[in-house]
Amino acid sequence: MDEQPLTITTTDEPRPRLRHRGTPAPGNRVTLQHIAEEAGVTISTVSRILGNHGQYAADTRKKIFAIADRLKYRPNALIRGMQTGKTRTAGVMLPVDQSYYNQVLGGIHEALLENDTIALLSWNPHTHQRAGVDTERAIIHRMIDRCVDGILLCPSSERFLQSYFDEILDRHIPLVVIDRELEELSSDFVGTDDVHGGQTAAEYLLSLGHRRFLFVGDSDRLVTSRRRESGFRQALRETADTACESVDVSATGLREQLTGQLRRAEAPTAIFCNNDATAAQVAAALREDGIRVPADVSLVGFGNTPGLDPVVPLTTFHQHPREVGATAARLYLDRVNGGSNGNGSHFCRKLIPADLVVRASTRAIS
Amino acid sequence: MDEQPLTITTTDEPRPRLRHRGTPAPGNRVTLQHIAEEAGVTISTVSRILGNHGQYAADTRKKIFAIADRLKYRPNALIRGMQTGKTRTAGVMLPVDQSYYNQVLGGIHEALLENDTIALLSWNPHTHQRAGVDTERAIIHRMIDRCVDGILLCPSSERFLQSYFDEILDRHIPLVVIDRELEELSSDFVGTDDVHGGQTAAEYLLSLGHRRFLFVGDSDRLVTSRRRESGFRQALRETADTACESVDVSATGLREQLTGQLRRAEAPTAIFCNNDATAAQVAAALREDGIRVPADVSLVGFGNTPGLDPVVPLTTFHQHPREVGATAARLYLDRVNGGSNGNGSHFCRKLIPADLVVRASTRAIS
DNA sequence: ATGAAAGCGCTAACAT
DNA sequence: ATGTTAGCGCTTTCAT
Repeated sequence: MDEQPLTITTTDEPRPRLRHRGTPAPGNRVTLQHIAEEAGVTISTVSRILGNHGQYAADTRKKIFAIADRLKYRPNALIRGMQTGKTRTAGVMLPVDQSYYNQVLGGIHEALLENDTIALLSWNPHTHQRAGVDTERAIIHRMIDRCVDGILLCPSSERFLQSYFDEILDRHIPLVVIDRELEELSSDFVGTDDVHGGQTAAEYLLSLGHRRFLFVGDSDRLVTSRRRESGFRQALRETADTACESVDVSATGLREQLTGQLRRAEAPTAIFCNNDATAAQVAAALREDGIRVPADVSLVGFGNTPGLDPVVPLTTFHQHPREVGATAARLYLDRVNGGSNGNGSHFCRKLIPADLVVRASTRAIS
Repeated sequence: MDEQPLTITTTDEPRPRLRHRGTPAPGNRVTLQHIAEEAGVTISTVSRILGNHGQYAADTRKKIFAIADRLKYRPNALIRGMQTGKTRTAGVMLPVDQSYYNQVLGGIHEALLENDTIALLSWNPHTHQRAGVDTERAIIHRMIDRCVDGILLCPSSERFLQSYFDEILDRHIPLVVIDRELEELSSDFVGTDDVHGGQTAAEYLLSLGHRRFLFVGDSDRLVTSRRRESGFRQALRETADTACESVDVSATGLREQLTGQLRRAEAPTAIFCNNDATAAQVAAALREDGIRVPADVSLVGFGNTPGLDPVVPLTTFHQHPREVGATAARLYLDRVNGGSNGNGSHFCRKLIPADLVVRASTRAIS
């Protein structure tokens, strides 16, 4: 033992509170430490070999891999995420329980999987009510807390998005918005080409000889409705002698309004709805009042939504949710992996066209 | 200052490589450190106050909360997870793209949300092919890496589950299996009460006067088919003079086999299928051979699967996927939060009954 | 009621 | 080609 006559060093080291770091207790996580000890090297060596950094002796490599394999080592993604700033986890929030969004999710999932990324998923309540916005914000917080690399979401309404939009942007978290776009665009966006859909609807109905129209939708609250209506009206403007009235689905007395419109002189001969659900409502209301589709009036929906019963097979637009999802995921991956669209560049806006599906609810003016 | 004449302490401290830890750079994550500095206290204080541990002066608390709020502090769940061993994240793997599993997911999601837990979701390929098992294992690894508190899953097939089952169990990760049960039960399980469903099918058909039956399914590969068949046969055994043959859907020459069975003397008068998809196949095959349902033979399916076209409205069993999901999630939460079902206790097995839905594909023996 | 410090498992910068 | 060390942000003893 060394004498230390002059410097009074009390050698009662505080007994280390380190837990024993040898072979892992069965059921406890195997760490780089365990592998390193078994191999007689340091953790850095193990870390680098398993992570494929730097040059290493072939036999060292082999040894390390063998041990890792035998011990069934799995890297701790929490720590790694901390360390590297990348968790390879994407926050995904979509409206609940709709076939459409399940398909969007399918598209997202597939694209993410190929890039070794996994989704932290939450449905949002898909309600316009007050409580909804808090729920959505809470979901976003959960994702932020978990350090997702980025977020893909379709908000219940654009207003909701506005309320937590900044929380995402301020943290520089890449965001891809799906379907419901904020008017002042400051994020990537993927959705259906609603304007074009509206135009196509108009062109199709014009080609059947219709000239007087009615749009039924929810343009006050939904951008999609707004866009479909605007495309529709745009196309009408290019033909002379056309007219188009509007009715709000969510208005009270929808049925009376419809009947009022359709019973008057110079009544509309075709109705374009913001979506199939609206079309189904309209169809039901019309039937109650003895107005026949398509004999008395043609009806066009949007979405090709299954399971709705619109009285008569509905002419509508088929959307491509899988492609919407896949496109969104690709945009996401570009951002997150700082590829061509990486950080600095401008926001992307991708519109997937919808296809007109002609069924029995429309017919030519006689 | 103390003099230290005898001990030569070289004071050229290696310049600290610490990055500056003051106010966070805009867009960088706010940490406890930032709050602590602003408040003039230590991180421990902040940590304890925000975490609601220990007693603190009211004004200290108020100050800390105010700063956290203003800075929009969000805890880093990665670190917290590391530290506490709980991530409040559940791994969920379900078969892709089916309305049934979307509803299961809905049930799971809702129950988890109430417990402030979020799902790391992956669909599995839902194929019986070789590649499938590797994909599934990879998905499970991703979840393990991310330190999920537990896993809820429905494997593509029981065999797949076997191949990675131990990886989960050895790590003591709570596991709830959905729908496809391993024969030697060593995890929690939630599914439909298939045996009981089979019994009910038999009882119903017996009550219609049928005595000779055919079961069409995939009992070699699916437990659910096995169980439904076994319940069916069990119930038959309790009535005299009953007989039941079996045919494998996945066999080649299904149509020939069916026709063979149904054209012979003492032919079956009713067919019970392992699920609606099978029933649809059977119905199609029968029609090709001019055998009418239900005039010549009654047909019962399982699942009440929408979108299938079984020629004639199918008598089947309605399952309750949302409840399956919700039950699974509750089991999961019990395990993970070490409640009444916590660690030590035995595995749970919950069966949700399916309801017979009588439609036009069955009728009484004349 | 508050502070100091250890330690979680890993990566990356800096030696050698 | 490999070792040493700092540091990620947080929780949790242990001290005061």
